[in-house]
Order: sequence, then C-alpha cells, then structure tokens
Amino acid sequence: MVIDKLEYLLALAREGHFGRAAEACGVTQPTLSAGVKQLEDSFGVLLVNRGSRFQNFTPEGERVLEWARRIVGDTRAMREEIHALKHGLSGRLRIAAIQTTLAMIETLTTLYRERHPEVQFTVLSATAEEIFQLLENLEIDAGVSYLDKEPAGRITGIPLYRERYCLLTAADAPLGNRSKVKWAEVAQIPLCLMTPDTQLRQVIDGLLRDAGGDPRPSLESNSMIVLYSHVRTGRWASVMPFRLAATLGLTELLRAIPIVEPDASHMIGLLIPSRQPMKPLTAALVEVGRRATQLLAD
Amino acid sequence: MVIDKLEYLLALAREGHFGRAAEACGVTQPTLSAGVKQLEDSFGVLLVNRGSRFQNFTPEGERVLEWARRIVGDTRAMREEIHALKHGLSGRLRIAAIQTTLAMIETLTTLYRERHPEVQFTVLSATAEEIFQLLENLEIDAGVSYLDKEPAGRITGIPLYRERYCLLTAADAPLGNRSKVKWAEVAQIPLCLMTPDTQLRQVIDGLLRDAGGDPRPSLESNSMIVLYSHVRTGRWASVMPFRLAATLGLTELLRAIPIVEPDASHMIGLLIPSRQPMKPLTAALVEVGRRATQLLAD
DNA sequence: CAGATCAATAGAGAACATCTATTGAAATGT
DNA sequence: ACATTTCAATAGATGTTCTCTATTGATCTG
Repeated sequence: MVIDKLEYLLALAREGHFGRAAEACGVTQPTLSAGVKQLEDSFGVLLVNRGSRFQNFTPEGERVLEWARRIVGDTRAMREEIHALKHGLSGRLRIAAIQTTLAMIETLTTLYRERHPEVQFTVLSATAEEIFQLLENLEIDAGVSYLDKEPAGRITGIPLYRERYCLLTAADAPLGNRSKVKWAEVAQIPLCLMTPDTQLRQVIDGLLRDAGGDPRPSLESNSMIVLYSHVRTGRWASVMPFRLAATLGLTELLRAIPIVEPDASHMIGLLIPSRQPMKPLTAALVEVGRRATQLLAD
Repeated sequence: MVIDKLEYLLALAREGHFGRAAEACGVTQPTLSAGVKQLEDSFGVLLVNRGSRFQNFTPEGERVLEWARRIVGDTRAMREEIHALKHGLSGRLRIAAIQTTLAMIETLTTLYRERHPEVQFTVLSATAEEIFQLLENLEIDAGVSYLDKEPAGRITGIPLYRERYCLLTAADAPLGNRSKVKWAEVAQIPLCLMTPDTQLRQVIDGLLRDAGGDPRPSLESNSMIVLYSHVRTGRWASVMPFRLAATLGLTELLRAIPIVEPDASHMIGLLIPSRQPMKPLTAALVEVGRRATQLLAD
C-alpha cells in the first residue's frame, strides 16, 4: 500500500516528470498521479507543487521524500537479506565510480566474485556529485570516490587506498628522463587534463597552483580514454593517478614519473548508505574492500 | 500493502497469538493469518512456526521482525512529523517509567505541556525489562529507568539525574535521631523493600551487601505505595530514593536520613529508540529532559 | 495561433482484501 | 479416555481498491 506510493514519490523526485516517473515504476501516468494524490490525502498536505506540470516539492514533500528514501531502502534491504538467508548472496550489485578509479574497480569485483559467484555487477562511470545523487536515490549500492569531503550523515565513507600522482610523458620529451619531478616543474609544461568539473582536475589544479604554477592544459577532456590515447602517442603529457597509469599500460616510450614536493596523495574509498544493518550485498562489498585495502596498500 | 502486514507481524510477536494479534490490529483472525501468509509467500520463506497454534518465529521471521520494527517505526515517525509540520505538536506521548521514578515524571510532563499544550500523555508504570520490550514493540515513545546497563544500539539513553538513597524511618525509631547513617548500620535493621525482581531492590541489596550486611526485609512488595503506607505509620522503615521520599511527603514523625559510606548514586535517564531523526513528540521530550536536568541537578 | 506536452479526470474491468462461517487439529479438563 | 475448549487455517461471498484506457483541460513552444 504505502510503500509503493513512496516509490512513486522517489521516482518523481528522480525524474521530475509524472510520465517518466510512471514509466520508471512500470505503471501508467494516471496510476502514479493517483498514488501521489493518495499520499497527499493521507497526510492532509500537498507534497508536490504543480501548475499543469511538475514544478517541485513542498517543504512537507521534501521531508516525506527523506523518509521515503529510508523506508524504501530498508524494505529492499530486508527483502535482500531474507533472500540471501535462503539462497545465498545473489542479485545485482550496483557500483558507480569516478573515472580516476575505474581501473581499480576490477580489484573489488574480482575478489567479490571469487567469494560470491552468483552476484552480478553493474559498474557505472559517474562524477562525484552524481554518485551522491545515485546513492540518495537508491539507484546504486555503493560509490567509489574521494573521501576528502565526507558528506552528510546519510552516507558513510570507507577508505580503500591513497591515490598518488605521476607525470605521464614520453622519455624523449622535456622532463622525460627524470626519476622524479617537482609539481613546480610540471606546472611549466603543457598538459592533457580532465575538464575542470572533475574532482581529479581540481585536485591537480590545486597542487599545481600551490607549487606556484598556473595550470595551462593544452587539451581538456571529460574522458580518461581521450587523455590516455593522446599521451600514448608520445607527443602529449598528462598527470594521472599512478594506479590508473599502471593499469592503462606503459609503453617503452611512455614513462610514469612520480611527482614530489609535496608528496601529495588523496584518499579514495567506498561510499555507502549509512544504513544499519547494511544490505547483504553491500556488507559483502565492505568486507571485500577491507581485503582489497591490504592489496592496494602503498 | 506491505506495511500493514508488517504491523500484523509485530502484533503477532507482541501477543504470541493470532486471534489476539488480529484484535489488536482491528481485523479478524483470518485476515491477519492471510497477511502473514502473504509475507511468507513474498519472501518464499516460512516466518512463523505453527502446529495448529502459534509456536515461535523462524530465524528468517526474527530478522523480518527486526526490520519490521524499524520500517513501521519510521513510517509512524514520518506521519507524525508531517502532521506536526501542519498542525503543530499534537497526539499522545507514551512514557513508561520504573516505580522509583514515577514521582518525578510530573517534572517532565508539566514542562512538556507548558510548551506543547495540545499533546496528551500516557504514563505507565513498568519494570525495567518491560520498558525495553515496550520500546522495541513501539508501544511507548520513551522510558525512564536506570542508565547503568545501557542496552543494544537500538535504544539510546539520555541522563536526567542521579538518584541518591535515604533511610525513611520514624524519629523515635533506632537510628531515627541521626543526621546521616552508614549503609552498614542500615543493614542491621529490618526494612520494607521492593521485591527482588526490581532494579531498586537489586541496587539496594548490592549496597547493603557491600557494606557487609545481609538484607533482611521485614516486608516486601512490588508497590511503592505499599512500602510508603507502611513506613508512614512510623512503625516500619525503608530505603528509598531521596526524590521519591520527598515527593511522597514527610511527616513530623517521619525522617529521611541520607545514607553515606559509600555515597552511592545511580543515574536515571530517558530511554528512547535510536531512530534518526526522532519522532517530533520524542524530540520534544528530549528537549524537555535537557531542561529538567538542570532543575533536577544535585 | 497551431501544435505539442503534460498532468488530472472519468469510467470500466480486474485484482485484492476482508468478512462470516466452518473445519480440522491439538490442548485441557473431567 | 472422552468431552470440551481453544486455536488457526480454509472456503466462499462481498466490497473495496487499484490500474488501465481514453479523454479533457491547461500550459508551453515554435
């Protein structure tokens, strides 16, 4: 009864559109409209501001939405737990990760599948902000991102590893013969970097500026693949997390040179809903993460 | 849909009886039976062991029960919060307290009503164990009891005041002329005490034994009223919390003599469900409790 | 101003929940 | 040992509620 309606409300918040929300829930638009109306009647308060189309939620609607996330999330966790008690861990684990970390996700999924072969995975590439949204909307079970600005109480961070940075460049390019370089030096050469909306770019910009430099990327992209394919030609340079560069592969020409002064690093970790107890799939991921931490330790 | 069924399950856990549980939910017995069966079908697991009558819950049933408490509790909290947003605080605040603290509850309710006149109160006398049960079953919003052994994570304690003990006795009785007495001395005289299942009795027994005494109550009761009515005659003596004795009233004959060596005290406080956020009625009680703490401070 | 988009409404059919009455099984008392 | 009582499941009927299709009315867009 009520729970379905709360799901409608969550979908409406996600889609901002009665029709699309209805489709997402697998019902028709009148059904979803009626469901929301019933909620409003039962509370005696308007939850949604509409003027012939969806506008936004009333303050009361926002509060109900907050509760709905929790109640619906708990209900799913309950079902999943009981199912796991009977059939063992199965179902689909949904993870979203920022691009910087995409190459290390296999560490988690590979370990995970060894222990729970029945579980299927969905791995999404997303921005740090999107990850929070997805977590709040119960569209993913966990995120992988920076832990620096750990968020509201509704989401918990679990450290995985420290990300360190290297200069990716050809051996015969400027600085290419060094065993280590300083941030101040890196700041002097043209680089291929992520677009400024990404966390990685902001981190690198900060480090470059702290070293007195002025970041002058010769190429920007929101795709790591684009950056790497450029660098791979030997005619471009970039700053990347070490682990990512190592995974993408270094050629004979291409060198990954540690950047020092300062010896900067940022903590990467799992982001999961602060629900107690966790969904079984999520709990297993945390356990896997704990083991992965040892593998990934510097 | 689902939530009603979860309520059925909670009622069944409370009553241990399909018929009574149904009555408590305001439905007929077949309806409740069908509801439980639907839950079982939807999980694909038996939740209740029955052999022509209710026996107990399966392990899966216990887990579902745990989730049900949370989900149903959150749902009620949501409704209450939205209602409070529109109409201000109203409804019924349900409190259970151990007998020792019954006389100070008015401090809370009086303060509470000053701020929220629309709220109605139900105050139950209960044992410490019953309070936990009532809290778990969502039958009360808060308890007042000892905080010494703070319990599972599902319940949070909030300190209110320290309980100290005095000898209640007639002025012309043994020890009646003293300004203070030692526990060792109290242990030598016959007393009226609570029955041994109560927290207060266990506390006092402990203190008496620590002082080398052997508690020999001349009269036991599970009612403070009984104890006090005896002591009031001037022909019996008892050990009581100071605040309680003061509230029940001291006559000219009757004296409340502080007991020292050791200067024992136990912390009394609110017990509330560890739900975040709290129900509005509960949140207001915590706020009132915070203020009361100042009034009640030694 | 015409066309498109969006959400609410109306009405019909299906699905579901709840009730009364009864049955079958186990516990209790004589 | 047998009759009585207690308890929960089942059957069948009734009523509610949910969901759908089709449509309307309103607002935005070009």
